[in-house]
Amino acid sequence: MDKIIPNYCMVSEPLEVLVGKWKPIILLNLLANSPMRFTEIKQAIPEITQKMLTKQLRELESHDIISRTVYPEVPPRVEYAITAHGQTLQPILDRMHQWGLAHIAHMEEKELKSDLE
Amino acid sequence: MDKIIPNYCMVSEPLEVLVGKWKPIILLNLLANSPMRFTEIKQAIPEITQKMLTKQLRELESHDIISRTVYPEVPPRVEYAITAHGQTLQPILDRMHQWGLAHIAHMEEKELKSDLE
DNA sequence: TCCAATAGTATCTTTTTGGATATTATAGCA
DNA sequence: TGCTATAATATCCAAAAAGATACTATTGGA
Repeated sequence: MDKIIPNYCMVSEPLEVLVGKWKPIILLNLLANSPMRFTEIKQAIPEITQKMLTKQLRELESHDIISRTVYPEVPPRVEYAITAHGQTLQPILDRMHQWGLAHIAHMEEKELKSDLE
Repeated sequence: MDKIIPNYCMVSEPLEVLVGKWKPIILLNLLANSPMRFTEIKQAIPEITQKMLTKQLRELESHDIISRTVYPEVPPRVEYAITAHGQTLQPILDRMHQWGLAHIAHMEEKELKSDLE
């Protein structure tokens, strides 16, 4: 593949979509299990506050990564699901996960070596 | 590939390495052209402040993505280069760039469609 | 003696993120 | 009447990231 020219680089786009303390974990939940209700996601990620969850969901929605469906019932039901466009993130997330594992191993090995000196 | 289990997910690792307003652009410069002196990088990214550049470089260095070599001269000369480990980020960055392009196209198309309604 | 060049620090302020807590609308039900 | 459940908002506050600006050490040369 051609080298990415620094001045015409779209790497920042996926970063914008993925950055936020909770977005990757929300996404991975929805990729593994769509649709999910608000409360289900909240239960899957107990440490997140309601405000943060709402905010992150709205941001993901604005990038067309997830969809939001409101059922006009009482009490309200709202379901979130990964969109077709959101699914295209899967290979990137997989690669990132792989690299993450390799990175951890690399840093541990380095640590070990520097301890021996 | 197996699905990433949300609770054992290393996606946050590359994000930690890449996040920072200037890191991707610094990295892409060094991937395209290593080594570079501090001032060269500064010139390639004129909007960055000296403080920010130093900080981001130190962070990348701490993850063993780039190396820093000081030449004991006056005036000082410091060269930054991508490491072998840093090179392993290239395929991820390429994919992210590709996805970024597709994402922009997707959002534009969506915009267009919603304008017609 | 004083200046230029390089790669930084130090300090302070602003902006962006994240978080804690309280409040809301609604219909059915005891 | 007052309570429950759901998916939110509204306020206020704290912490982290980013940015502006000024300062520093060094030494060869004018």
